[in-house]
Amino acid sequence: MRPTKEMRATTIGGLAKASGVKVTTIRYYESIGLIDPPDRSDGGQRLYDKNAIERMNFIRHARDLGFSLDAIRELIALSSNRERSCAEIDEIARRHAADIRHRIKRLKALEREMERMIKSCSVDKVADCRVLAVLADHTLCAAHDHARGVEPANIGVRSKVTKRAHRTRQ
Amino acid sequence: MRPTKEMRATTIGGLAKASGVKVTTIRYYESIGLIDPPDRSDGGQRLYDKNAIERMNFIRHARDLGFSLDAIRELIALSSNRERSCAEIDEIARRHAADIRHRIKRLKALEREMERMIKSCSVDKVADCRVLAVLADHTLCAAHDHARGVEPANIGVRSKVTKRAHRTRQ
DNA sequence: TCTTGACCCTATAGCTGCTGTAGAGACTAG
DNA sequence: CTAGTCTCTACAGCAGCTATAGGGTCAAGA
Repeated sequence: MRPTKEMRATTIGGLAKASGVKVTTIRYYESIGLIDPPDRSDGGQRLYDKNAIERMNFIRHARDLGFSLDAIRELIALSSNRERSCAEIDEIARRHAADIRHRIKRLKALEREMERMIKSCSVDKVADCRVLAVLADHTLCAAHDHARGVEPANIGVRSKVTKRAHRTRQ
Repeated sequence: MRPTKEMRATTIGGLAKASGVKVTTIRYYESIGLIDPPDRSDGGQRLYDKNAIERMNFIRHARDLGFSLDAIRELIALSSNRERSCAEIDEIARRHAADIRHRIKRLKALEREMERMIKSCSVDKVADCRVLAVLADHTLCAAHDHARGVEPANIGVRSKVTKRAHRTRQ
């Protein structure tokens, strides 16, 4: 009889299937310290228990909702202290929601501008192309406030804490 | 008397001010072949003319509107043939607009989900935090279709052409 | 003429969040 | 025993820049 721990353990492929996170991504998460290194089999393969699957589902879902890895790191750290107020967790979620709203606003401004640009184009010769004209001359824009348009997906929820020194693990 | 070319030339810093694109970014654009290498001064400093400033403004504006560098590369290539139909340019713009609309839809779904999650949180102890509960359990979501949430900013308008082999120049 | 200070140069490494590859070893069903 | 599937590590690459180190250039003022 083997110990219970190993009896209900799964390999990295099983965890990948159970969570919908790819094998390589799981290894990546371990390499940056987002998840703890699991036990290994005699042959050196990673073995995950039920807890690990739950945590990976948590991570997957948070990623689906657009949280950055740093934000998720914070959420995990905060969640480990179950007696603490959840105000901080709430705050992270609120910041993220605000960030999403902000990005929607920006994208809507872009959408209007693009529509305007495309409508005015009469599919003529390049020399008269309105699209190029608008791109070349910012003052032809209706709204002048779309500067620094689309932010990368990771702006907003940023941890000042852990950062990443994990990459070179001994 | 120096030739006209040099008389109206500006350094990279001047171009940066005139276009709103950072000095380092301009050098980066050159390194990937997005702009041509300019003439140099005797001391080896880059000297840009009026054309370069116009082109940089075009690039800046297209970036502000969320076009990828590859899309911009295409636009520049297409625009150089002034007698050609501008249908292809139009097509790039349309694809980009569609991409923007798609991203807005996705972000709105996220926004709804985040709002729901935040509203249900009563700022209690972490142990009872609804935010964590929702993150941990996907089935608590109202809409189950927000999977693979926020795409990176560069999906959609993609060039099959030039790609980048420019990085190792000469 | 010399000096100061603002600008400019190259080269390289880093950022996020992964993905892809190579070359090897582990495990399992027949 | 073998074939096939999985897993291992290590590293390079993707977009679109930014930051840093360690130097050189240039124009104005003393």
